[in-house]
Amino acid sequence: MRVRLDSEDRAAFLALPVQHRTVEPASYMVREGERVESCILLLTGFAYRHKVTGDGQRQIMAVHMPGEFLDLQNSLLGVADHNLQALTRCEVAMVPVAALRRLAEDRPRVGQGMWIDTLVDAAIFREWIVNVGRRDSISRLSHLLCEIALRLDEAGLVRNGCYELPMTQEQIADCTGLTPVHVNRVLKELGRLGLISRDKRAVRILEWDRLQEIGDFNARYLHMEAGGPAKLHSAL
Amino acid sequence: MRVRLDSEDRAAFLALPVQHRTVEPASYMVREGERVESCILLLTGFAYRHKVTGDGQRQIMAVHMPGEFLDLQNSLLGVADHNLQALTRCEVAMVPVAALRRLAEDRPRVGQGMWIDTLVDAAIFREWIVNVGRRDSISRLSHLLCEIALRLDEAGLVRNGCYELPMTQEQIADCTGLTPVHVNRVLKELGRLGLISRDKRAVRILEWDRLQEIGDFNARYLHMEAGGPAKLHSAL
DNA sequence: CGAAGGGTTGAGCCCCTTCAATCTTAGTGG
DNA sequence: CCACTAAGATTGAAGGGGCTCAACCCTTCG
Repeated sequence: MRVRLDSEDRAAFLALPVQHRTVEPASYMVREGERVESCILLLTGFAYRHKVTGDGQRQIMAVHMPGEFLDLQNSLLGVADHNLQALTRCEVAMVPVAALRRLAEDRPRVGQGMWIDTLVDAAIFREWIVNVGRRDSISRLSHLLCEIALRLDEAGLVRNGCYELPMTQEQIADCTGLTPVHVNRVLKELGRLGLISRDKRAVRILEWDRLQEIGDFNARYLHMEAGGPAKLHSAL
Repeated sequence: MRVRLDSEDRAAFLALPVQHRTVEPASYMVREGERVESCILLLTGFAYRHKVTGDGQRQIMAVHMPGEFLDLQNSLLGVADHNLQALTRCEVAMVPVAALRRLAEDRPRVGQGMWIDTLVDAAIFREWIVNVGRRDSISRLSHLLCEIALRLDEAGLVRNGCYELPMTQEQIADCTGLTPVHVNRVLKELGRLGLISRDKRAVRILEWDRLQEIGDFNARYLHMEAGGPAKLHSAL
């Protein structure tokens, strides 16, 4: 969570009745239209939120990584307005919404922490609107790669500017509002420009500053701790 | 607010120390990068959130109408990650963040109400990602017109399927990731198809069902009360 | 060894953009 | 009451970024 809790609050949080479960790749955790009764904490693995349009196109609205709280969104609103699907195999802890709600009432500090967590999610949604609405394909992809780099770094999953991005090019296309074919071309272009290199699903960022520049990337919207971005920056 | 409070909670909410103010059209309420110390309740008028990209393009991420709470987003996160600007002349009530935070802690029910309010905002952001990412121009505009119709209706600002949309075509373009020129053409096309008619900034929806269909619009993401959409639907 | 999923590449096309001009409307001052 | 102005709406023509369609290749896995 993106908020500091004192030990008592933390204890209350950890005392929540959780149910551990393993989720297979590509399986749905929540489907649009379902009533959601429990909330998911992602322990390991990746997941993503998406909607499908009337003519069958898919748009991914968020990618989630280990340590993140999923579905505070859907569960508090009652009926899910989008799908939540596993990208990789995931280990999750499920918490009944009622318990979470009670916790938020008994310990306002914890409630506020979760609130802020969802506000950061919202900030990321906003940036994605900008990304998809106003940037050309090379900027869009660069921006996505920058965001994922910083968030993975925060989760401790970046080594020497290199990280595992467990998405197919089709899924990357669905994040950026492009087609898989074009994602492929732009990814190659980023390689040709010497900004990144790829090996399978692994991405290495070769020129962090220029990638940020081309991606029109400013980390402010991620609302990370002060040390966050700088840390990666120095590692690159 | 989108949540029911009991009278005691409501009283506590109304007892907040507010400062009334009138804001001129086009003036900024919050600028990206600023530290935000107070939160804005929009009493009358329209406002919008937007960001400007590195090469000077603008993307609008939300439009707000009378009765909505602005800037729970920015104020709780400390530093604004986007701009908030008046679309028309606005009357607002400003509440110090500290007071709001205290209220949320003392009266968890109110805090949860505000939280849910921001979750609905987030749901709208998500839908905009889909709109801008995966729909063609005629669907995009239809979708926007549907959303605004329902939200304005909830605010009691729709009469006979007709409402005042206080945006220039350039601003509509910035909502949809299009150019003003193209917005103009598509708007005319919607008129030619007999779906809407326009007079100045006033929009009249002539064929609600078909507009929804073309816009691939499903009101679920607005998380309104059960009666909401049906009401407008029957009025059309 | 065969099948399947995903990555890569080429050719042609189209939706939307860009550029630029004209028109309309509202506001302003003489 | 009427030029004058400025902002916004409208229209046309031409161009391009990304899409579509259709191969082919590569890797993994049973």
